[in-house]
Amino acid sequence: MIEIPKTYDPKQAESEHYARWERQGYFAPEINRDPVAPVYSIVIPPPNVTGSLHMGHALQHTIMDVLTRYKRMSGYRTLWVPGMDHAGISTQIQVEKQLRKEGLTRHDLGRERFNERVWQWKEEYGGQILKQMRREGASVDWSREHFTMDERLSRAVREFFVHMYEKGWIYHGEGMISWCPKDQTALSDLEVDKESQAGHLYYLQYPVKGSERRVTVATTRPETMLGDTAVAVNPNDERYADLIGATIELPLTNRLIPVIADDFVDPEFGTGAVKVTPAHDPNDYAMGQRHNLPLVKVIDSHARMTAEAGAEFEGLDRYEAREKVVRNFEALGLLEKVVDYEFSITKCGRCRTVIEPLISTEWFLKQAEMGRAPLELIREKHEPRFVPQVPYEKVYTTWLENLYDWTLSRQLWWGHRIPAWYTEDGRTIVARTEEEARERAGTDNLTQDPDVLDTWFSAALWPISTLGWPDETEDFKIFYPTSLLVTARDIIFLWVSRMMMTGLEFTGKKAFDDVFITGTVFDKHGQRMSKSKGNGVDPLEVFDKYGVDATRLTLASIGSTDTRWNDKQVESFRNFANKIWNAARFALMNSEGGKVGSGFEADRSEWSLHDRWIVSLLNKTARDVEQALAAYDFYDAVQKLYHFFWDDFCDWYIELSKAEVSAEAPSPERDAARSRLLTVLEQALRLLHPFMPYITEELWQRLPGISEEQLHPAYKSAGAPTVMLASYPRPDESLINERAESEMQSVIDLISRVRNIRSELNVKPAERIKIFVSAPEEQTRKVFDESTGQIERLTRASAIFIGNGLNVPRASARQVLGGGAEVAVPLEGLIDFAQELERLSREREKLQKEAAKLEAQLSNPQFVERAPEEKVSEIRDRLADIERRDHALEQMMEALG
RNA sequence: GCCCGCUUGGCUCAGUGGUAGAGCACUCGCUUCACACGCGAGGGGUCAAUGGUUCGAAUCCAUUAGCGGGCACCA
Repeated sequence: MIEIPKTYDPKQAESEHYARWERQGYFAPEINRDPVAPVYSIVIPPPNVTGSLHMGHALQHTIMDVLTRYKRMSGYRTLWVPGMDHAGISTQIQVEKQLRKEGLTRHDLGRERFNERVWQWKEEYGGQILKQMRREGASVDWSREHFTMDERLSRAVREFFVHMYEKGWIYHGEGMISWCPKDQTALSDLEVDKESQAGHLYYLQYPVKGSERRVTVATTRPETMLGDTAVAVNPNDERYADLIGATIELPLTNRLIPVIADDFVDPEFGTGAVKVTPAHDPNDYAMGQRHNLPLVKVIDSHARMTAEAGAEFEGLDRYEAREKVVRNFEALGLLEKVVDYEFSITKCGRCRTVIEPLISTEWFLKQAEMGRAPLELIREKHEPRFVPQVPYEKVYTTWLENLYDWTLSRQLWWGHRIPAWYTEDGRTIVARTEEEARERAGTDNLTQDPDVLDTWFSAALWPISTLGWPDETEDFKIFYPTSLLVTARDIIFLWVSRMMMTGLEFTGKKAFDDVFITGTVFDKHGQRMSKSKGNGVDPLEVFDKYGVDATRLTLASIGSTDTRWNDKQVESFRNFANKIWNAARFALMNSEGGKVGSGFEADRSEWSLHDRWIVSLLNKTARDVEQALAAYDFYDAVQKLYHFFWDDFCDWYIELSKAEVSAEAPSPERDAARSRLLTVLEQALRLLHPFMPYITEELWQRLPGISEEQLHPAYKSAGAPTVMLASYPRPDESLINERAESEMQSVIDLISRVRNIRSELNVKPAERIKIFVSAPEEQTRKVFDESTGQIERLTRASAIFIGNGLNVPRASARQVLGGGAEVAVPLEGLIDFAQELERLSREREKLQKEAAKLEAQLSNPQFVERAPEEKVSEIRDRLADIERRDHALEQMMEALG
């Protein structure tokens, strides 16, 4: 007898199997020996090298791993590519922090040594998350791990840049950018966040030259008035019509600025007159270009006032300057009023510092050009397919319809250096290598652009670069386009859309067929989990507490739904794992003489009812799971597996098979029953494996009779048998048996009704009862007859009498079954008649309520006329059945009372 | 301001035109020889509100309320 512990210990299984799978190369697509196998590939959203695992990752990884394992077991040549992102700013800041502890700054080291230091940091501390992924059970191919700063991927980045430059879609020029005064770098619009903030709106009066008149403008940033180069009004605004073309004497400066007319100005807002600061506001910049206004830069890259702001202000912080400007206006009697005002403020997505819009010379990419192909594809073919389609397809499409230039350059040291060199005579050479640049420049005297590229620039290439692009590698040919991308919704613009752009630009093919957007996991109060709030739930702690498999089931169930995290859910899946463990424990304790795979060889007609029944349900479950996974409905897949295993297999099949399986004496029948139990269990473990890799492997290995036989043909001779290479059970329609299901159901109903009587009437558990069953249909009687042993055991009955219209002792508790059958349990003075009468009358009340509903429906001529006939007759049948039951109950009450 | 989504039992969530579901929690009974992380039996919801379409609405449409998301504006 094989004995295993009573309680499943996840840690033990988790510590063993992953290392073996990895060592044996099971994660690599090469394990598949089928030359014509279909291909399934996913690239992981590369986590930051600085990152550690959070619930969002765990959710994404679970989804990807479930599908990868499912496809692998289904015989696909499966590749899941892991890797990391160099995460420019984050990483640089992390290393600078470390340097600061040594009393150093990056400038003390210089660029080259600093970068060496970052690499060193990466080797020592980076990639925490990759170790954590192993714990998750993620079946990624570690032999294909990539890092965005690797030489090969860097080459791809340069290729991308040069290609786009030559095409004219990347340019170097002056533009309005978002500048972070703390991180000292330009940012793209996607790397800044808007936050609403309570502040003030200042109404400033500007004197009009040659008149007593003043124009009042409103601003939230008074300090920028020092850089004003115009006042704008709406051309149709009658209030200001006569002022257009007039000259303003800009206070606190001795500059004269014009009043201009521009449609941008909303006459309804503020005073209808707008101060224009082209150097420090994106809208004003655009207006400045339209009207050829000069740029007066009054704020520098440290958010301090420049010399151009005037001697009085030079060197002041922007907020000090703001106060001073306001004080000065007040002193001059030009401050009209200050009102409380809530407006939004733009902050650095990383450090939360308030962004300063600045004019700067940077590298830009014309995203509108690059976005055309993906826009056409989504509009015309709805590709890639977003799941859920609503709302993401639309969000993505709208984004592509409104593209603007992407600021590529970052004033950082860690990242891909921009492949542009400048000659002394001011030429710009963009080349793949410095040698090439020298050759083209005709001189060795070149200076490379000091800036690096936005981290998302290399990320945009991830699916093609990790597979080998720009080289025509085997991997690229086989695995591109990828099958699926799984990610969170907040990087649809930042990342997803850009991978589609590069994929289509360089290969003419979309980067992935489908995009699955996961839900967001909130804390129990509905708050987003975040480091700063400290409300995050650490997946590793959950793993420790409940096991990886239970956590994975929880996460898979979450899928694309926004959900508040709930430990109880994980706990219930932990219990499920324990249930699986104990079902297997039972099978193993009773496995002598039986073995997997030999259970159902006999003629099907010899299988007992519960065998035909469970095999039918097993195949339906395989079918349902297949369909659910095809639809990315992970919740449904988990539900189907959970209820099949627990309700059908454990609660009924194991109980029903006990008589044969745990018989004392060995016999061919016992061996066969044991084999059938083992076989169903083995198939169930395979079905569960993509979701619960550890416990399934742990148990599967122990089943008697496991061999290469169970492996998918593509993995025969792959090595030691492992459930992860077994073939995923496919539904066999010929084994789906509706008749067996309905017959078994009638037995289950009978047992449940009797148990209900026992429970409701407080019949002591030890008390043996007699059961009288009356069934008008011969087939039903036959089914009950063949199951008497089961029925007796599961209802703790001493005897069962089956007939048609049996004479039942007067003092009996009775229940009505389907098909006009009845069950009666003689009470023999065991219980209180009044109690039974009450129970029956409650039962009748329920039935009558339902009957009234159905009758009303049938007495509505509209319904009878217009509803489909099958619906009407269905209602009639149901009503008839209820009436039969009600009648039977009435008789029972008469008999008692 | 524009667009989108959500609102189902105490909690977390399924269900998208024809008998309201699950897990947890709750009640009752069980040391039944796989499992108390269990077994058996139960209770509990006018599906946010209003109006409409329909023979029939949790499900479709409209309006309202509350919550959430995206985009724009924010001088």
